[in-house]
Amino acid sequence: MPRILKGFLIDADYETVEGRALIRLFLRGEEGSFVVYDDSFSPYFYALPGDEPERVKERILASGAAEAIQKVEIEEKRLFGTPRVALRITVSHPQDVPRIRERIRRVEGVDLILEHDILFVRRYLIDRGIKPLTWLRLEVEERDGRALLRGVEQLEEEPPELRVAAVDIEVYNPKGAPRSSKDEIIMISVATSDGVEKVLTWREVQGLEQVEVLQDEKEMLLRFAELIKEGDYDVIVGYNTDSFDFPYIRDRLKKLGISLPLGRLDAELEVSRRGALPEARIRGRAHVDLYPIVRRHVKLNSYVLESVVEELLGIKKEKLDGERLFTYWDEGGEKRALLARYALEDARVTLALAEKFLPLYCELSTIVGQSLNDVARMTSGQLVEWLLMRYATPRGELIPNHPAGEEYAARARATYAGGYVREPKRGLVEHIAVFDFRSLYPSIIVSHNIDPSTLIVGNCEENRAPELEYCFSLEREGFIPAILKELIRRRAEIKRELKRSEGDRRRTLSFAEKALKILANSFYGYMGYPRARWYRRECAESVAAFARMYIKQVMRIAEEEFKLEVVYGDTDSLFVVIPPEKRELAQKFLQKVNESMPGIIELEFEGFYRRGLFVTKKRYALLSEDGKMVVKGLEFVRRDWAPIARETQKEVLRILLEEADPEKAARLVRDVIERIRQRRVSLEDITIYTQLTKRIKSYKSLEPHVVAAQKLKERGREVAPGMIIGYIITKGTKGISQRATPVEFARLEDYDPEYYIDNQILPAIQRIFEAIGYTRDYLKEGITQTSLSRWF
DNA sequence: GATAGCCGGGG
DNA sequence: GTGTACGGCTATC
Repeated sequence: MPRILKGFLIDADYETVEGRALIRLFLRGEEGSFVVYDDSFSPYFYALPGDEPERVKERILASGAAEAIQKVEIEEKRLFGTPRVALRITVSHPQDVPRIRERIRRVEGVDLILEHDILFVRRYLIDRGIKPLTWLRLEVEERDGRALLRGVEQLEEEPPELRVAAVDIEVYNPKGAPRSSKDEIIMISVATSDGVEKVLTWREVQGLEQVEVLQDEKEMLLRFAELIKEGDYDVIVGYNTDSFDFPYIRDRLKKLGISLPLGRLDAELEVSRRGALPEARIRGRAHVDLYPIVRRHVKLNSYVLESVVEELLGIKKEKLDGERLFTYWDEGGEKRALLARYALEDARVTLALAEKFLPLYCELSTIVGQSLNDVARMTSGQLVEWLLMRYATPRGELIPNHPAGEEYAARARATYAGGYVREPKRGLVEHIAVFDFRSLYPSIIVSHNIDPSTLIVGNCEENRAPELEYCFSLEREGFIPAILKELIRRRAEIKRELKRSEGDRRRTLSFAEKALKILANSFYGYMGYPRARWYRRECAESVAAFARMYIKQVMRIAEEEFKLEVVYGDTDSLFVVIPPEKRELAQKFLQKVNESMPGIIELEFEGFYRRGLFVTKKRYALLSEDGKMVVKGLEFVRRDWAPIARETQKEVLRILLEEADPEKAARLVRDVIERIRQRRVSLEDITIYTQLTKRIKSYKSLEPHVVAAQKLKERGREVAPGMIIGYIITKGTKGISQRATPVEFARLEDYDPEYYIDNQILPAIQRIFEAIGYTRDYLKEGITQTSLSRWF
């Protein structure tokens, strides 16, 4: 008797039953999670015959490969748009593919093997058109105690709240770095979306209600798995859990001789390799490591959890000295309680980070059509590729192979010209209007139909890339432009719907919109990405060439037709001078430009700015109408600059932009220089922080922070890789490095004023002042030069 | 300046 | 598991 179930698809995998692969769909229902099985899907790949497909088919069936082959079918497909006859070879089990593929490769008349490396479950999701993190209506039949899938339908309903658990472990580390063969896990902290907060441990901890003390490490680990099972969590998140927490847990389990049913259907924790990095898999749930995700989305100097949460969530969190964590455990009492609180705080902030990034990755998972677990580990190029693969199959397009060996090496060596950057008018500029092209690169791909299948090399005129011998046929819409057009259309539709939505719906839509934007903007990079299946250097090169043509064309219209002064422009943006009384020119200019633009390419007005300071290409600062400073390329936010240098630079920019008073800015600099000389600064103002990335001995060249670390060690301090070393440069005749002193031992009277003036303050502001015609000597000494060129 | 080699996060 | 990262920085020529 068939039954109808409704479930939200979380994860999928397969198990082998009687030699056949059985797909398992893990779903969240309205009342808890459940599993549906599908036995109707078999692995397959393609062989391309040179000609005479019938005869090649016979040879394949006569070859030694025949035993594992279920069937060979002749299909009409396309490869890069060109019709090709392909032999679809169906086998019994995914693991048959590598073996059978190698046999068939050697069969006479087989030119190429395709689609031979597409993981079974991913292939299943593509071919069945099933999208993760959507509601499915499933028709199932009970067989051997399993719900077997007989029919499936995608539903358009609002997603449920996912159940999320954030996890963090603390380990004993008497030797600094923990050794998983010896050092026990001492705490496991968990914070979940349904409000559970726990610190599991196996020694007494005072004064923290969330603590649960177990008998030993083994009992603690088992309790952890029980907690996950009880809460039936869909997503397990952590920070660097792929590389640290779960591999460590795996090692301890091996040591203790137990297994840990962390997954659904009591699946064990598995740690495998994904490229050079490990990947921890918890079947039936999504395991999302937020560390690589944060790295992908935010540019920071450091990705230690403390700086990430401070930057992204505004939460100030204390970092315990990782090297000495074991002492907190050994000492007990207040110290151990502090460690437990630290552990819980880590789980809490990890959960908060998940709330920030998971919605985006859920949308990406649905759009790309692969599981959250997989999508969380994909780069933007891989996201684009899996999206293309999902579209290719129903369109009859064969999926090209990844490049191998020399092919890849040759692609990686190839370079081509990128965007056009106009040399800025250096110095201060009043009344700036900024325009930019909306999604220029995606628009070019669509408008010029840029695709491997439409590329014509040499001897062509129509739709030719500027300065290049490449044209793109307009006869048939290319595969990539067609998909990109669809993404752009959906994004525009969502943007319209966003305007009339609110609450949860609005939140979902805004993340879907963001996901589509990320994907659309990745297509250009994808075509030039050497590992791409649909790589075509000529296409990426042409997109960049068209972009240069358009931005130059717009600059020409501004200068020649509107007599506007163009002060800067980079790739897809344009900065012109428009005084307040002539603001209506902006709209006229926009209209004129857009009349001349083909397809969906469109210039947009970005905003008016009161003033700008242009230093060099890619280095400038703007002051918006509401008084906000926008700084590009100039920020010395790096911690390896002394705070006094960063602050002086910021203040100089502020004075120049807000008051347009270079003399005042110069006075400020001379003031700071004077203060440094007279030692009217604090130690904190002049402390430079650099991370010690390896052991002192492994450094060949002695950089200042390494010398400072050496001095720390000489005076009995523990020093280990990962520490942030704070140091100041003291007076003396030796090199700078030798004069680096740990801030812990430094006194204000020791520092070298000339170092801070010449190597910190002046470099940070020199370029800015040079842009307005001030020399270094003038700033430093106040030397008046009659010939001094001024800033107008 | 080019290129090879190393490193990240975690405790 | 139908598989095997990546981009940025430093060292060194």
